[in-house]
Amino acid sequence: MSVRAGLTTESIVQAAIALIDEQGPESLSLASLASTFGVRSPSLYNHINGLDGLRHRLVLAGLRALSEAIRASAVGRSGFEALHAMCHAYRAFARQHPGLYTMTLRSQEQGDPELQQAGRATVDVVLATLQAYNLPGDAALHAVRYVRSVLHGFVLLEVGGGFGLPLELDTSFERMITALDYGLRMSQQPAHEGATQ
Amino acid sequence: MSVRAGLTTESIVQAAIALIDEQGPESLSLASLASTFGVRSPSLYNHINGLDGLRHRLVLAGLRALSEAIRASAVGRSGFEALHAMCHAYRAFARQHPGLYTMTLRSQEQGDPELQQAGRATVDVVLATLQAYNLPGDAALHAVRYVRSVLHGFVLLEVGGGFGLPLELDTSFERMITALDYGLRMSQQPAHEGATQ
DNA sequence: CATAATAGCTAATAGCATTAGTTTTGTCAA
DNA sequence: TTGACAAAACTAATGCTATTAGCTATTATG
Repeated sequence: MSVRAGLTTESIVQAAIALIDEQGPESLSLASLASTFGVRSPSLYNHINGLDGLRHRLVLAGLRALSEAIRASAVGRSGFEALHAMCHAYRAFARQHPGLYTMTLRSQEQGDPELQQAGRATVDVVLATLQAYNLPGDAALHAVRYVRSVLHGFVLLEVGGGFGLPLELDTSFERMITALDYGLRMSQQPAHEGATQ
Repeated sequence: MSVRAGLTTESIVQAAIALIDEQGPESLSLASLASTFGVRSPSLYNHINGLDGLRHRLVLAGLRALSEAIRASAVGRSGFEALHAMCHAYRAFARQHPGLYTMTLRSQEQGDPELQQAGRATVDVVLATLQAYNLPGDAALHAVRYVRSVLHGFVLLEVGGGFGLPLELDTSFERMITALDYGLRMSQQPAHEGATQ
């Protein structure tokens, strides 16, 4: 008692990230969070806007950290090398922050402009990474969806234990990147029957 | 009062599926579920083993329904045609049951043998669908992971509103299947530098 | 040093899951 | 037809959660 605990919005967010990465997003509660600071849960309301406000901050922090991580991985590279580095950075982020990653990409919020901007930033990084593939028109945007789908799916299945088979994950991932590269180079070609519809 | 409500395990599970598909998995509660039956929440315990027991049943029901849906889509087809049909069936299931799909594939449980079997059944369906690609050895298993990643990622991003761009989703999906097909046919070839590690 | 802002507190409310124990209802055999 | 039993649904109670209101004490600022 007596001396103040020294809470800040930032310290609470950081503690929450640590908690969800260790115990999963479901076990995030103001009660458990407060106890790690040796504080009563209503005290947290001086710094965050309830549990929903905290979740919102976590989503934003996760989106920004992810897009920053993949941006950093691609600087100075291009083509397959850039794609390869970005994929590994993406996966590394999800493994390092399983709870944060899951919670971030699960978010369904649409209206918030900060979130929209953070999401667009991620798309832009992927778009820049794919520049060397010279994708015409909308093909580049479709390709971004393709890349995001592949990475998101793999990473979620890995982190969530969805891959049951006793088979090397690193190998699967590496092959997937190779296949991804093939698919992207195919999109450079003029057409493929059925590809426009 | 007076006359019995006629609850059964099955009717509760069905109502829960309807509820999570409409309102999302987070809003599943015994209280709201009970109220749709005009019943008090402790009454549900006569049929299900609490909220966790209900969730477990939902996961199992989701896994089975999904694997059944994609199995049905592939009968009588092979090669690209089978892959194409399976992908569409997968996406259709997720769109029809967004809450159930999300909850099912989010599950982290490992120990349960029923779940393991249901998961393996899904893998087997995909494996069978890919038969015509003649993938050698482990390549088939890696390919299953690839296919599942692509579908899981796309479908989750679509259902979760993760695709922000105003761009036709059907087109993106169709192109993705085409790219997937390319990647799988590539794996038939002997090797690609870096592909084995 | 006095005052204002604010961090953290206690108390109280409401909603949730869960358990224990009770009443009611439907069924089945005598 | 009736009596007994099993099961369905109930009430009451407990303990967890988030949240709000209002208080106290600490810190910074004039």
